[in-house]
Amino acid sequence: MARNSTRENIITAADRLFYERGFENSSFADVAQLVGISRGNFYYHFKTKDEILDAVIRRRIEERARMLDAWVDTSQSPKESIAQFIRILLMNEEKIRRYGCPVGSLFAELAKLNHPAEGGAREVFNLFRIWLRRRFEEMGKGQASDRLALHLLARSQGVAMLARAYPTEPFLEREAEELLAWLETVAEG
Amino acid sequence: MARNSTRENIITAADRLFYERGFENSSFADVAQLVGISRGNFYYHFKTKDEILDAVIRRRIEERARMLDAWVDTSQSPKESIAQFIRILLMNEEKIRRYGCPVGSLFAELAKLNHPAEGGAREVFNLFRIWLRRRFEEMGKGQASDRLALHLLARSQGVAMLARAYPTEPFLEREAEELLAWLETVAEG
DNA sequence: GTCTATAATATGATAGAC
DNA sequence: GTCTATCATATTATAGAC
Repeated sequence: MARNSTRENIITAADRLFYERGFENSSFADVAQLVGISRGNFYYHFKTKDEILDAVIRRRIEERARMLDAWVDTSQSPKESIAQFIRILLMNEEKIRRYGCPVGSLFAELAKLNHPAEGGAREVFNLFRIWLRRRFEEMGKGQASDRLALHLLARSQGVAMLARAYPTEPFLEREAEELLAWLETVAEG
Repeated sequence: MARNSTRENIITAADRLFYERGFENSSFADVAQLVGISRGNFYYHFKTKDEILDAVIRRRIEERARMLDAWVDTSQSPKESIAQFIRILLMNEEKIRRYGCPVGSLFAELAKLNHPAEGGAREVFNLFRIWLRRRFEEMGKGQASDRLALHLLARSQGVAMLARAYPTEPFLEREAEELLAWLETVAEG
């Protein structure tokens, strides 16, 4: 992976632009310019714009799956793994303030466009949902695990949205702390 | 207001389409067709597409300001007013599941487009923020009022996002109940 | 594999008749 | 106030040379 082939470079550039400017608002010309190739060369690697979108979504899923695996490997407990999830809000703070959550913003855009790839974007949510559910199950939360997973996902999405609306205020850090405190009460209860 | 003039009809149609399909994805042709006028007639009422967007945002702010005033008038307590705010998730459940929150989705789109009207879209958030802050102040929450207002706004946004991602699941009702329970604990604490 | 045209279409916007 | 052209531009996509 991360081969320096033109195809991989296209996916990397598209991934970035789709996040920073949105999918519809990113043209082939924009991506081609960022990669440093001509628009025509584009179509040798991808027949349609939707194919690039699919490739971007697949890569995002793969990257996040690896990240989630690593969190499980490096954490001492499921609670610590979930805390890692909450802390990505802080790790990506600057980007979230500027562009929101990449998962939520792409899904929201594709859903509004009624785009065929909406399902693929939802899969990224699913990845986190299922991973979080497993961690809560390991914490002994049983039937409540899925509810807790969705709750935490929703809280994170809301924090990202408001952090973008009020990027200069210390809102994101405060809410991340509240989420970590919430995690403690869940662990105790 | 709600005059049946062509101008008002255009704003109404644009408001709906911007919500259901997004701003960029709604063309003049789409709006004109919904209103039942020609594309050319359009430019007699609005010189640019951005002017329509501004008019839509202004109307949304006015409508919501009236709604918030009405909630204060019909509620017995500030807590009851805030509960009304939470219940709009349930009142608009079907639309939220299909199109998300109109406030959040328009703001997110304009922010990603780096559109000049992003500030106007943020004003809708501000309207709710300030209103909620006042209610919490009336509940005696003092300096914590703004933090509580932003927290509730973020929670609502997150619920709307996940409700759109999982529209067939009973997620929204459950989270609305949790928010009402949260409001009780805030009132007691 | 990469390039330079070029086609085909959609869209925001304008001009002018009625 | 509303209409029918029409323009100008951007964008996805294709054809074919190198």
